[in-house]
Amino acid sequence: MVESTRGRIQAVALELFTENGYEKTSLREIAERLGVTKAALYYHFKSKDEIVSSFSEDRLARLDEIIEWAESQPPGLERRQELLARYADEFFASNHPSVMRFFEQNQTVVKTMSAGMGMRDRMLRVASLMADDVDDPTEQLRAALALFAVHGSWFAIRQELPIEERKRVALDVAEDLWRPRISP
Amino acid sequence: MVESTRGRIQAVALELFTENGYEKTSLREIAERLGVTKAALYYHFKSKDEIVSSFSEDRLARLDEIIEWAESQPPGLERRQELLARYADEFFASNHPSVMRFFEQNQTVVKTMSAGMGMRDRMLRVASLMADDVDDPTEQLRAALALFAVHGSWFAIRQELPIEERKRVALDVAEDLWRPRISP
DNA sequence: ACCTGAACACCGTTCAAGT
DNA sequence: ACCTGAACACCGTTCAAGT
Repeated sequence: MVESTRGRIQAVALELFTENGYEKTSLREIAERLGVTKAALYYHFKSKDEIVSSFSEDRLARLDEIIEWAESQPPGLERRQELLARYADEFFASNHPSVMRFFEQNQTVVKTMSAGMGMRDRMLRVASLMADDVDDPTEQLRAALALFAVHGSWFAIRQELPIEERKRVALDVAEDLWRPRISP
Repeated sequence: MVESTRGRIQAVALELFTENGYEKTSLREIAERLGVTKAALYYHFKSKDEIVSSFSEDRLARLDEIIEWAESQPPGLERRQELLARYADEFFASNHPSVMRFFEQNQTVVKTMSAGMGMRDRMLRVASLMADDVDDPTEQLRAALALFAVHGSWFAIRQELPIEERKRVALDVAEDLWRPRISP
């Protein structure tokens, strides 16, 4: 099975960027791992940024699909649940939350890079949909927490746990955020 | 009121590091803002890292105080509430969540820098105390979410809101995480 | 089409030297 | 004690040149 140089660059870059950080990873490092020169990378990509954009594209597209679907549904508990479930599926897709974890790790980059801003826009849109587009501060924060439950289930649980279980825990905790409480 | 060069370096660095990212901010930039040369910074600090350590120290010390206090208390709802309240006070201290926001923004740096690892350790300890040192995955995630409610109240609420109100919303939402629910 | 070698301006860091 | 100027190796990026 032969993989294109372009594909191999993307894979190695994603791994190193996520593990050691975007800025701390040099193109020399990536090139060396692939047995080519730094300059070779510039044949396949216009810039270091563009490597990130390239492996972010399909994830962004998938998020767009999820958002479009949610917008076509009537607001309410059911939409919130299904939206979060789809988001979690996407987050844990391909057995490792690779691209999503890259953005989580490289918050700084999100601010300046175009792909980062694209991801940020989507996250805010999902959060807003989770809050049923309501402006109440409490509901906005609750929506953000529900989203964060998915991300947090990846690193906030200390013991080894299969992905399916992590997803289950995340969705359970998130669902609780909207369940009515016994008044004090 | 004359401020020491050392202090001015710290202030400018904190601002730029938080706003534009640690890696994207060059020492030349900092030096220029202060009207000195790059090399002058090395008279006051051993390295770029050390600037971060220097302005992190008192925050870390304050977190240690909070952690020590919590460890002296019996576990339970009351401890969790008071612990989070103190954490929120610390987070919003000095009118701008400056140092805490730096660490939030520079996740990548947290992994490699010593000050970052110090902050990470404290956060995990607080999260663990919030979960009453219980190992149940659901409780661990809930504890992380409660902590995140404080951080999230800073950026997840779209409208302008005074700090006191943000804190209130954060603590309310966090408290809800442990309130018993009406069974389905 | 795919890649190299050499050059560019810029980065963090060091150090001898100045006051 | 406090700071400068010049140098170091390394970075992302460009480009003419090779196959």
